[in-house]
Amino acid sequence: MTFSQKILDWYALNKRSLPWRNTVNPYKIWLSEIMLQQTRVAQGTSYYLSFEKHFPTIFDLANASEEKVLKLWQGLGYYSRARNLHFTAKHIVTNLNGEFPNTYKELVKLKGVGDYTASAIASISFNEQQAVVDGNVYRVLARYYGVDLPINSAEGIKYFKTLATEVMHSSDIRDYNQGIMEFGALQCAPKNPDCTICPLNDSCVALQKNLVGKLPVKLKKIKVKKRNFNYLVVVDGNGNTLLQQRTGKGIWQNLYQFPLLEEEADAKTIYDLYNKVLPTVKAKDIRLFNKDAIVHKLSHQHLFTHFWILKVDEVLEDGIAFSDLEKYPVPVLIADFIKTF
DNA sequence: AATTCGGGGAT
DNA sequence: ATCCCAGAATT
Repeated sequence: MTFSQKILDWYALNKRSLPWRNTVNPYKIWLSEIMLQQTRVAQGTSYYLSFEKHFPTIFDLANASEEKVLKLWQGLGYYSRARNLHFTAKHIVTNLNGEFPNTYKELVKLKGVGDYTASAIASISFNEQQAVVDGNVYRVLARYYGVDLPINSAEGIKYFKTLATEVMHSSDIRDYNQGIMEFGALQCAPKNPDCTICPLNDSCVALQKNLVGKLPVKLKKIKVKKRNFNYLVVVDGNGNTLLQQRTGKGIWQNLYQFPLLEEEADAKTIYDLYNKVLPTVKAKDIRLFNKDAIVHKLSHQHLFTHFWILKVDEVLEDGIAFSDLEKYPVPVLIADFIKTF
């Protein structure tokens, strides 16, 4: 039996019941694929259901505000996915008459859609012969065929896409693609897979050569930068506070946060500097909310964070009631603070 | 070609 | 701590 047939047979027996598996609607498939980029099924599922409910069609998504889209995306991370999702919905409604592109070639032109996602939508929604290559597929192919090319090198990316295309099933591409990913997620797991019950264990190169723990090969680990965040939590005469939207480059684009001073600082320094971000506000009292820094860990940055409670007498024009903060899309770091404050 | 985008779960 | 997740865009 061929590799692809074994994958298909395994999938038929082991596939999970997931919300986006009840449809081939390209809008729904697109939604699920964007959400699941670099995201586990367990984390993404509730967000998928939420978006499906709030935006049943691409028109609903296109007509929504970015703020609402980001709010529903809050906590899922990689927020450019949400901004691009919204941009592409508007693009399809405005420029493509609301009709979703139906070929790999056209799909890959969409913002936020790369080789993987275009292949997934083309194969699942339109039955086009396109092999998906995600993290699961890299692992399954690297092990089964004993390939030690780094999966994140230009040569590796090209090689694995070619290999995936060569070994894909010639029919049932829809189930085959989902099957090889499911197989990678459940059976050919990153760590300590149970190869004794694997249907491919009679022909897996990595298993025969005892390389299961060594493959796939991935180049270099990332370097983590440390940053010091000092958030100014203003409390004005009405008990309201201030938020600012993050603009420009960097993390959390277009999300909201308290006014931020990014530097090492003690109470005196903060007191001296607060008017840099709040020039119109006179501070009456300032106190440190958390003595030990809250360390918020992102993949490339560790944020050592202090929250400063800044009391002022005046009533701020753009003050926001604390009970209204939940309306704004904020990073998890801010949401966690609001919860405990 | 290398870096940068989040957050969480498993080990 | 480290790894990695149904990757893509930017530098």
